[in-house]
Amino acid sequence: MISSPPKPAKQKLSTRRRLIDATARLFAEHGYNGLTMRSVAQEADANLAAANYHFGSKDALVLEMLRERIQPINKRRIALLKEARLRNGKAAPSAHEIFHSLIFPIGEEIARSSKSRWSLAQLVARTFTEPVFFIERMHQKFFSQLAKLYHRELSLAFPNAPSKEIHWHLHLAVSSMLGALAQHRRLRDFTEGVCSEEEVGEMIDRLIRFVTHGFINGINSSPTE
Amino acid sequence: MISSPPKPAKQKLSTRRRLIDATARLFAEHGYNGLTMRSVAQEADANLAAANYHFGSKDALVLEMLRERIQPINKRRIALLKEARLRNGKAAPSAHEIFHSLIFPIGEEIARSSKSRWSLAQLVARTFTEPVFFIERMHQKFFSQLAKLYHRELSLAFPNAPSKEIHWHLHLAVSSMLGALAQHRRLRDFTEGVCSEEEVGEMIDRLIRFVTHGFINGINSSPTE
DNA sequence: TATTTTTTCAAACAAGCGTTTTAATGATTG
DNA sequence: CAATCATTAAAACGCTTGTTTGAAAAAATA
Repeated sequence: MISSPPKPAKQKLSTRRRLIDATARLFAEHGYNGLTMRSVAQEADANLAAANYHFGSKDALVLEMLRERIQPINKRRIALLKEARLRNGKAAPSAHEIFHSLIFPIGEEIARSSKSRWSLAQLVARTFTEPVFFIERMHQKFFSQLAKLYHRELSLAFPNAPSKEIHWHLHLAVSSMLGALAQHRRLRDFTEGVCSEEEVGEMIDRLIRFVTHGFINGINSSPTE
Repeated sequence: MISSPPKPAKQKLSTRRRLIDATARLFAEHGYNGLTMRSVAQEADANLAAANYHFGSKDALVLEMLRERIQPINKRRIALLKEARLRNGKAAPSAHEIFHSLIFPIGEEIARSSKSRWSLAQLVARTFTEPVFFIERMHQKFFSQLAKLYHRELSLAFPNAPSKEIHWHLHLAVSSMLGALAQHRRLRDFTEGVCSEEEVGEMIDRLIRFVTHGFINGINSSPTE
């Protein structure tokens, strides 16, 4: 009996929307176990029972939030990859283009969410480190096919590289991306105030270049089958 | 969780030691909020009150465990850096040597802990992503000076690079290292079984090369002041 | 050996958790 | 208007959490 008709509120956002947004913020900041239904209710300015009424359970609430946040990013990734293919005609997209399609959409979403911009970066990174089993499960469902897609694409770009090497270095590239997203909020402290967290574009561009070069040189300096 | 208590019935380790080791395993697997005093007591085959008796509180227990695990790694890092300096005489150590000194000690510790080898990798990575404030605080205390040390060393190796660029790419390198450590347990799934998690040395070597190349090319392809 | 100190143990504590219940409110429709 | 439905609200449920207690056991000291 979970009926959820989305109601467009003029002044105030719907309770359902406020709950999901609050969940995203608190999940990014405190993780699954640190997120409580009471904190969500308070952050969303809603009653404690509201989340259970609209979503059924804490797990379902978090899953719905993750699905809503992650799916558009993945769709954009695939779209950018297709654009790169068309742009190159018969030639395969370059490593830089491939990793651009992987990483850039996150920067776009971060730039879009004006409020607490970097919350999304932490959120994405946290979906990879959260130990709760159902998040791992959902995560694998979302990203296993994406991993296959990128492995195929990189195999075309590096036809002489052994498949295993592509697997290895794609894994390192993805891990680096996640690490950079997770650690970004510490950039200012880590660099003694020299680097600022605010420049979204700078961060994403540097990250794309970093993993692209790490990948290319890693592939080239490895046993060529 | 299938409990498999490592219990050499002959000579039992001290309760204090068993508690710390159990805390390390559970913290790595479930994070701070997912770690409970009762799970620690059970894993350590000790009474519930034992941890509070020996350490005072859950926070103090976790802090002591982290200090014990992380400090030797950092000491080894500094030692390897000194070795590299001596080896090169007047010339500065190479980027590869510098990042080797940063990453290799973790591989050593992982190889040393024969039981559940990769638990330590997760543990190290988790100290960077745990949102609990006192862990962040401790973490900053441990690593802020280390960051300064490596920034100085890299400035000598790349005398023409702007300080800000070194900050940026050192941050990316460290983040990549942490991401790779955190994600390593998913290597087999991510690569559809092609790559195995067991080869510690392989993983560390690839990671060192990856971040070294990412760093060098990032520095070189950035504005040279 | 007797005595003191350290460590273990079972039980209980208050507080916080996700969830459920029951009633009141608001909105929509006949 | 009355009636039906969706939503909100306050209170309570059973359970788990970190921590404390007081007595038993073990170890150390004399």
